[in-house]
Amino acid sequence: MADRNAANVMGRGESLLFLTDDQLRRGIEAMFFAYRGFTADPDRILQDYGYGRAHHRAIHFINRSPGTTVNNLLSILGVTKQSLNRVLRTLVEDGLVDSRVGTRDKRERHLFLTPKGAALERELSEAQRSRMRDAYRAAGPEAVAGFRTVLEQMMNLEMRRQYMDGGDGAR
Amino acid sequence: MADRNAANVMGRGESLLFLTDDQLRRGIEAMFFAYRGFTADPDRILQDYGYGRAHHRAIHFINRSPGTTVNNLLSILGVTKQSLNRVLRTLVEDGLVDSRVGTRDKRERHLFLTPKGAALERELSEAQRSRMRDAYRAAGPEAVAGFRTVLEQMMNLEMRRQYMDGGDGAR
DNA sequence: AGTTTATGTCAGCCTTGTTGACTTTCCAAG
DNA sequence: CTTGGAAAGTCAACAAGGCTGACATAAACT
Repeated sequence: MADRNAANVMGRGESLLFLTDDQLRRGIEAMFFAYRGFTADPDRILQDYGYGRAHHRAIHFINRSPGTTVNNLLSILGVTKQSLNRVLRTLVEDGLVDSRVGTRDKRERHLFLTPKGAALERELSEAQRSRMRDAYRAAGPEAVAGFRTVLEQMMNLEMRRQYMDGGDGAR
Repeated sequence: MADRNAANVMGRGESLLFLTDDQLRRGIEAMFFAYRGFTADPDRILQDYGYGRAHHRAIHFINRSPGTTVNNLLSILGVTKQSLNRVLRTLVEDGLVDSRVGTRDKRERHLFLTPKGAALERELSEAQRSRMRDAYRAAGPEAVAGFRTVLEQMMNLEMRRQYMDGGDGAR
């Protein structure tokens, strides 16, 4: 019974794919190393500026959604406002992020990257894109399509979880 | 020129795949959320034991390579011996890890999981496998094959980097 | 005998997460 | 117009888990 520990993963009835626990274990390990590699370049760049990953995350999501509020960011990142505030404060002080009082609701702060902030964002994301392109190139286009599909699924599972049991955003 | 920012990823001449910077950005984001989801279940479990991710990593790699030495673990994990030692000490004290003096080289300590440690390892990895199976099931077998290919590539790129510029393992 | 290696340990620092308590601002319902 | 509560910010204190530097010990190597 070599299939004692097999995970039966099947598509829409078309075909079958058996993955043993050991194959899954290698996938788990690959995730660990891949993610580490994935953050390595930005980490090095950030060090020159005296920033950490927390700053990177804030910069990334402000770039993605310019004008987002602090509360928005809070629920996306899943950290406490105290943690985020510490990071945001330094970014504003250093002139990378612009925090504008809301016009409709003046309690809210809308966050934007300054040109300086946008420049750092480009530097960081270009490093990650470059690494991702390298992996994509080596794997080939079909593998890339599958990779993106699975990753989207993993992301969706996570977003659902976040929404279900902790979207309070104001701990 | 919609392709101004396109990354041309091509296979072995078979087909072409253009990925814009925006598509790559979504991939980057998916990595972030996927990894977070990926560590969420273990993190919850570990909390009950008073452990963190560092303990999980040690347990994982000791399980993968029973009898591995401290130095081995150090170079795999890429942390300082002080950091690893703190974690290892508690695991040994709590009876999850067995540290045996080497027979050939008595300076070395060979690390093994005790039954108790192996039990926790199973609990942790089962949570991760389960989540991975969910994503695989939702994505379908063809996507899974591609996913594994790309992830292996990303891992390989990382292992190569680690070997090149910092495999000193004794900071 | 002297050096290098493997490991462990002490002390102290940094980042980034946490909780709890408190204030200020200000929208909106009563 | 007052007041409740949401949004934002601040202070203090703490923990995990990274880091550096210094030092100790035993074993192995030369």
